[in-house]
Amino acid sequence: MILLENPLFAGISASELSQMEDCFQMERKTYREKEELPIGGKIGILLSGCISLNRLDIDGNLSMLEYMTEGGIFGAFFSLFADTSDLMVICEKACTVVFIDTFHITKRCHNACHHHTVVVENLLQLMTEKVQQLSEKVEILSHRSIREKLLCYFRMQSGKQGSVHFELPFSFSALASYLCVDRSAMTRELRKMKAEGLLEVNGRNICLYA
Amino acid sequence: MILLENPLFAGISASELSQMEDCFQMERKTYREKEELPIGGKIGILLSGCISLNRLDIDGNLSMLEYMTEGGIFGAFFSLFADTSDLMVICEKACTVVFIDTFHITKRCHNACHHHTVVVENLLQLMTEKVQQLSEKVEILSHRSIREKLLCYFRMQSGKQGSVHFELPFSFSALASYLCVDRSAMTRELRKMKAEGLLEVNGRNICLYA
DNA sequence: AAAGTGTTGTTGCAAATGCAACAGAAAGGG
DNA sequence: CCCTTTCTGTTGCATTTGCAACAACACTTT
Repeated sequence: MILLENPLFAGISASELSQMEDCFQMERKTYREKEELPIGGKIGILLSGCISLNRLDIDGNLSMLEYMTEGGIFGAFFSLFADTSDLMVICEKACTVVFIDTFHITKRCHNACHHHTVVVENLLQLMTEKVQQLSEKVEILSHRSIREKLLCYFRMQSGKQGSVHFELPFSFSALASYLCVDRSAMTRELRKMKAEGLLEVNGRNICLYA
Repeated sequence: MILLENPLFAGISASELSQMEDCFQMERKTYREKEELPIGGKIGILLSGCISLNRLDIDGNLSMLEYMTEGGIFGAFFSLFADTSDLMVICEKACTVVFIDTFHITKRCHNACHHHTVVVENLLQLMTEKVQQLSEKVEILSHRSIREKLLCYFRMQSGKQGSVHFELPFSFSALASYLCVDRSAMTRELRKMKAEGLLEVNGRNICLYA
C-alpha cells in the first residue's frame, strides 16, 4: 500500500506528500515476524504486513488488544493505555512502517502550509472515529444480557447498513468474542429470538424485526 | 471558573489567550436549566453550571451518556456517536459556555503563533486521554464475571494511586452502575472476596491483596 | 483420499447473576 | 430538629450464563 492512500493524508497531493516526507523527517523501516517495534513519541503507519498491540498482563501473560493490517495507524494518540510501559507492539507478518515524530505534527512552522493543516484535520478526524468506535463498544457491553447485547449490536449494524437486512462482518464465533459472551450461550439465545420472531438468520445475513 | 484554567489552554499566557479570543472568534453564551445547546461544528467549553449529553433511544427514551460539570469540554471531536442527529446537549444547571468553531483550531494561520501550536497539542492530548479512558472501560466490561470486573477495576485504581491501599472515587452504588452490574449482586461478591482474604474494605477505602 | 483446522449447532449441569423487596445507616435540606 | 433522599447490606428465587463435551460441516493442506 502506498503512503499517499493512507487516510492520514487524505486530500493531499503526491507532491505535497513528498515535500512533507522531508519536512517531517519521516522514517521508513521494515521488521520481521516477532520483532518488537518502538512506540513512544511517534506515530506509526503500517504500509504492509501485520502487527499486534499487546499488553503485559498482571499475571505475566501477553494479551492482544488489537490486530492491525496494512493502512493501520498506531502509537502516540492511539495507544490505548496511559502507561505505555507494559505495552508492546509486535510484528505478526513481515511489515513496512513509516514513523513520524509527533513533534512534527503538532508544531507550527512558519510556512502555514496547506498540507500541514490538512494532516492535523485528518488526525483529529481519525481520533474522533476511534472515540466513536470505542463508545459504541462501551454501549454494547453496558447491556447485561446476551439478548440485549445482540439487539444493540444488530440495531447499530442495521443503522449503518441502512436496512433491516444486513450482513455480519464477522463469523458468529468472532461476534461472540466481540460481545464478550460465551459462544454456545449466544447461539442458544439466537435460537430463542428466532423462535420469538425477533429476527431471521441465513448464514451471515440477518433480518431484524425488533 | 476562568477560561484560562481550562486544560485546553494549559501553557498559554493570559495575554495570548485574550488575543486568541478575538482571533478564534470565541463566543460566550449562557443557558438556563433545560435549554438545549447546539453541537455541530463547534467545541464547547463549560465555564460554570452543568450539562448532560443525551441520546434519543430507539424506543424514544432519552438516555444520558455523560454528565459534565465546569471545565468540561464537549461537541466536535468529543461527541460519542457518528451521527449527531440523535444527540442532544441539555443544560442541567444554569451554565456559561464558550464556543469555538473547529475551523479556527484546525486551520493554519500565517503567524505560526506559539499558542496555536499549544492548543492543538492540548486538544490532541485531551482526545488521547478520552481514548484511554474509554479503552479502560472496555477492558473492564470485557470481563464476564462480577469478580473479574471488580478485580480489574481495583487493580487499575491501585495502579493509578500507586499503592495497594486506595480510595474509591465513587459510592458503591455508582461503582455498580459504572461496572454495569447489579448492586446487590456486587455487594454479595465483595462479601465473598473479603471472606477469601482477597481484599479489605473500610467505607470507600480498599486494600487489595490479590 | 486423508488429515487437519475452524465454524456452527446442541445439550446437561452447576454456578453466577439479576431482580424484587425490605430495613437500617448516613447524609443533606428546610 | 425532623423529614427526605441516598447509600448500604441482606435474602430468596427464577433465570441466565458459562463451561465442557460432542457432532456435523465446510474448507484447506498434504
